[in-house]
Amino acid sequence: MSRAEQKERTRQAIINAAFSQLSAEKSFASLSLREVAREAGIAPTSFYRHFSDMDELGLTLVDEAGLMLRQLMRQARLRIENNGSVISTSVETFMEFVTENSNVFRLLLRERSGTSAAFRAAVAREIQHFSAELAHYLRKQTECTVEQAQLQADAMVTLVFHTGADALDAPTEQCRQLTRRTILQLRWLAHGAASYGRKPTD
Amino acid sequence: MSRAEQKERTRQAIINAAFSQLSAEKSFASLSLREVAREAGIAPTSFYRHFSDMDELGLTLVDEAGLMLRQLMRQARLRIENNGSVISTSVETFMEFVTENSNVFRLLLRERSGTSAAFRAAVAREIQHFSAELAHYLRKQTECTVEQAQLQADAMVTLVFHTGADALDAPTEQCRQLTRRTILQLRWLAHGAASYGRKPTD
DNA sequence: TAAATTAGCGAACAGTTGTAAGCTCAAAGT
DNA sequence: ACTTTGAGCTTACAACTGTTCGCTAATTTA
Repeated sequence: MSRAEQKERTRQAIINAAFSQLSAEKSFASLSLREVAREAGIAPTSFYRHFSDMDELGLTLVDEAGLMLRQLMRQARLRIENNGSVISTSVETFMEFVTENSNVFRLLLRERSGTSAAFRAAVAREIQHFSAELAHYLRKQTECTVEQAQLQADAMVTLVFHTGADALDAPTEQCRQLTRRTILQLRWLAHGAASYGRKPTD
Repeated sequence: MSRAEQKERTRQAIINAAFSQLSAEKSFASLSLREVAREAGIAPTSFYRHFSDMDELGLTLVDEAGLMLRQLMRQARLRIENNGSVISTSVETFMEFVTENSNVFRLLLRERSGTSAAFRAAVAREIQHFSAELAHYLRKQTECTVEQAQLQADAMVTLVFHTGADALDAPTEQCRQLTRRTILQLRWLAHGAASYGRKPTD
């Protein structure tokens, strides 16, 4: 096994160790370099051969999480083309992601409002990708300005994202209810956005 | 000065010390008992005369934050009665709260998805109060079922709450833009919720 | 083949943490 | 007036943290 290959291998071991230690009770901020190194099977000092900081590791984790989020979008797009309803498939796909990769989602959720400005910015970027793509989709389906589409998409993403947060603590049955409720909320939003401009009743 | 009076005084000193140490860079989880005690002007061990745990202190902080939130609601209600527009006054009042008591808001925001189930539950309760009250208000203005009003209120609170999170990192000008955008989002939501049932176009 | 590079290790250090034990001394209770 | 209570203190300890230094041993390069 080549040297670079081996290095990459333990690098991944560190990343995996960090991800596996994240949980409902343990945030990234509460991970210690030594604990991570222990689980990765290396000496504490060897950590520095791969990351200069825990922060650098953290940003790497956020990047990986963002990658998963983008894969999720691709999956959702496929489902939409085979199924039809944009809103319900999007929400359902997202909720599946949350329950299946809860620790990854927790990372994004927490660092979104965490103590590191760099982390917050990194997560915000990932979410904006998500939102921009949804806005593009909305634009094709509805006739509206770019700003309107983006604004609507932002609201939808916010709603879905933070309902996902509630789903983390909820049992599966309540989780399904959350999904149904969110779908209805998004439908209201879409309906309102479409008709609010056209007929200024208010 | 009576003894009980003095005790209450240092208890408040502890609480104030904790609040004052919270910031964009420091979450409650990263506070240490010793640091808090130092700022409160007492020995580390004296802390235990008032709280058995840092957790107990934390729950107290969340309660106080919830109190402020309720005062906020009362203030918003007054403004609405003198002004009229429920949505814009609510959003504006909330955004003022966020910028003026940013550390209090940050506490709620972070512990909402923090590592302690008790904290999460406590914050969720406070937010539910908020949402229930708004639902009551909506019910009086619009004719709709209790469930619909609650669902709409939940969506609104989620949107406002997490736009407040964005406002924390935004300069004042961008903050005003966020406010305008949120108001529009809520109007769409209200409009959609009102008309979605009545005319099943979708 | 000889030299250079480097992932990983062990030992050690200075700093911080939460918390236990026991003391003082002023207020409250009798 | 005497006793009890309890807030606050000092001292102490064991556990952990991040990080520096110098070494080994294996791979890569020349």
